[in-house]
Amino acid sequence: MSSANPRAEVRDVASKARLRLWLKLLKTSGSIEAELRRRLRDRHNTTLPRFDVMSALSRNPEGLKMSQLSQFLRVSNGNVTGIVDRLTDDGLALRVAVPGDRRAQVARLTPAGEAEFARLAAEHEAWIDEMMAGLGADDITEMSALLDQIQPIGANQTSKDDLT
Amino acid sequence: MSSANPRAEVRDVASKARLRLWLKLLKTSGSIEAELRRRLRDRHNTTLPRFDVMSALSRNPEGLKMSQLSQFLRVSNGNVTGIVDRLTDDGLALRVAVPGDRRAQVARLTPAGEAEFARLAAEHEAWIDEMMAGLGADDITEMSALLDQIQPIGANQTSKDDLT
DNA sequence: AATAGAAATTTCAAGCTTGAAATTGTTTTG
DNA sequence: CAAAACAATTTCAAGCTTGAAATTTCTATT
Repeated sequence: MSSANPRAEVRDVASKARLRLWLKLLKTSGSIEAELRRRLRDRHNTTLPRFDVMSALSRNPEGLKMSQLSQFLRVSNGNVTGIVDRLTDDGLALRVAVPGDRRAQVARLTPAGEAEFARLAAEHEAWIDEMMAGLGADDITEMSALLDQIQPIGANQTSKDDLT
Repeated sequence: MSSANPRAEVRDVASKARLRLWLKLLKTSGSIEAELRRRLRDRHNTTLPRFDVMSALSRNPEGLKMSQLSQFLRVSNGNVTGIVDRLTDDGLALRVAVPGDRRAQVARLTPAGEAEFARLAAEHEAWIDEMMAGLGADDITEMSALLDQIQPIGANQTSKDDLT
C-alpha cells in the first residue's frame, strides 16, 4: 500500500512532521509558561494574567481603557474586568473615569503597582534569560525568522507586543 | 552611561533579545492554540482539553488509569476528573473498574468516542499542516533542534508525547 | 489482626477564560 | 428630536485549571 500513490505519501510525511513540530512547540512554550506561573505563584504570590495586565499598564503609565487592555492582551473584555477588579482590591491598580465619555474607564497602576511590577519584571527577565541560555544570538535570529513563517490565520493582527 | 561597563551591556542586550524571542514564541503558539480552540468549538462543538484527553485515550485503547492520564497530559488529577466526567456524560468515554484494585479506574473511549476522535484527529492534522505550510522539511528540522536548546527547568521530564 | 503509611481518586474553593446577554451611554439619522 | 444603531463595560453561566483537603482502598509492619 505504501507505493500506491507516491505523491500522497510525501504529503503525508510532511504533514506528520509538521504535527510533531507543533507538539514540540506546544510542549516547549507550555513548559516555560508553567514554570513562570509556578515561580510567580511560589515566589511572588501572583499569577501570569495579573503579570500580563500589570505589564501592559506599566508600558502605558497614563492608563489604558478596559477595551484597549483586552485588545492588547488578546483576551475577552469580561476577563480583563475580573483581573483588574482583583488588582484593584489589592491596591495595585485603579480605574479612572474618562472625561467626555461616561461609558469608559481607564485602568492604571497605582504607585504600589508600579513598584511591585518593577520587582516582578526584573525577575521575569532573568528567568527567561536563564531558561533560554542555550540559545546564542544567531540561534535567536534564526528561530525568530522561522516563527515568522507560521501563520495560523493568514495576515497578522496587531500583537501582544504592539500598541507602541 | 552606556559605556560604564561594556560587559554588562552585552549581557543586557542578549537578555532582552531572549525576552523578545520568548514573547514571539508565546504569541505564535498562543495564536495556533487559539485558532485550534476556535475551530474545535465552532466546527465540532468541543474543546482542546477534551481533544487532548481523547487523543491520549485513543493511543491507549485498553484505557488509562486516571492518574496515568493526568501524568500524560501534565495536568492535575482533579482536572482530568472533570473532563472525563463530561466526556462520559456525552457518551464518548467511560470508566472501567480495575480488577485487583478497587481504588483505581481506567478511562477509555467508547466506540462513539473512537469514531468521533478519528474525525477530529484528521481535521486537526490538516489544520496544523495548513498553519505550518510556510515551513519546509529543513525548517522543521532546524526549528526542532532550536527548541531542544530551551530547558525551562533543567533535565527533561517525561513529555506529553512519551508514555510509549 | 491492628494500625500506620501510602496510593488512587474525587471534592472543593479560587481564579482564569470565553461568548453571549444585559447595562449604560453616545452618535447617527430619519 | 426621537429612535435606531453603535460603543464601552459588566454580568453571567459554563468549562478549564490548580493545589489542598477529604475519601476510600491498599500494603506493610508490628
